[in-house]
Amino acid sequence: MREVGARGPAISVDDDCPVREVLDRVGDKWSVLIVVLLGQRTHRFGELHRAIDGISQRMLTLTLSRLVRDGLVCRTAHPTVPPRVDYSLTDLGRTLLVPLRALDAWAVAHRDDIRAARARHDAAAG
Amino acid sequence: MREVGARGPAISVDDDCPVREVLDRVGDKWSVLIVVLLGQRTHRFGELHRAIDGISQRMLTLTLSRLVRDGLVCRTAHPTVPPRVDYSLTDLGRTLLVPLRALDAWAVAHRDDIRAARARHDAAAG
DNA sequence: CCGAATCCCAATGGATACTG
DNA sequence: CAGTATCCATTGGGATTCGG
Repeated sequence: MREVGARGPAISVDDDCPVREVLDRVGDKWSVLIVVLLGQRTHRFGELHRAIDGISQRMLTLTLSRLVRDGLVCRTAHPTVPPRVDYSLTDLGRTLLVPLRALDAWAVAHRDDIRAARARHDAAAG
Repeated sequence: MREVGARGPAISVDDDCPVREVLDRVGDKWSVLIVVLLGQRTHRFGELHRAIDGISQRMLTLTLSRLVRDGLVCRTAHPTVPPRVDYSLTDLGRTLLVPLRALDAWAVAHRDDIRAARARHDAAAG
């Protein structure tokens, strides 16, 4: 996060905030799932499509091309017929797995706390 | 992330995926900013409004109430006139700062890599 | 088999005006 | 000061169809 003074003159969120950039890339509906799957092994397009329940072909294509563009995922098209395209993590993509797993660990550790808080809140008010 | 077999029968993304839940809560446009600001110190509503450049009153209210509902943020209304409402992190919210900072560290460390990859990609194709 | 193109709907979020 | 309510533009993303 960009440095923010205690009574500083307002963060500019659009400007120059690294976390913002990461979340814009990885905070969407499918990117994390894909990165984690590719963290296990290389997958073909169709494998990913089958592995991720509920994703449309359009969103899989779109999300993959963004991840490739950002250098997190590597695309390898084999000039065969029928075509075969493999996706895997780049070195950069693999480094992202680390903080992603930290976030995951937090999620696993605290999901019950969140659910409890939510239940308490909803019971109190509505 | 829920366990995913190498050739397993498809992850159900909606079902029961902890990271999904976290990103659904914190992957929006403003939550992370607010959590980080409150990680520095307690803020009043208006302080947050001024501190976060570009946020609307509506989204600040909305995001705060979600964070309160999930037990990440604590709301304290003082019965004074004019009213004064303080927001701070709960213990749970403070634990979230840790993985958030890990993600931030990654973002800071690799934003140039991403930009370079993007530039390379855009130069090559369009 | 991979993926681009089009269409369409629902959700997100900004602007503004109003209330206790 | 701290919200709530209404309206509207933009975006995300699913379904489907077509192309290489």
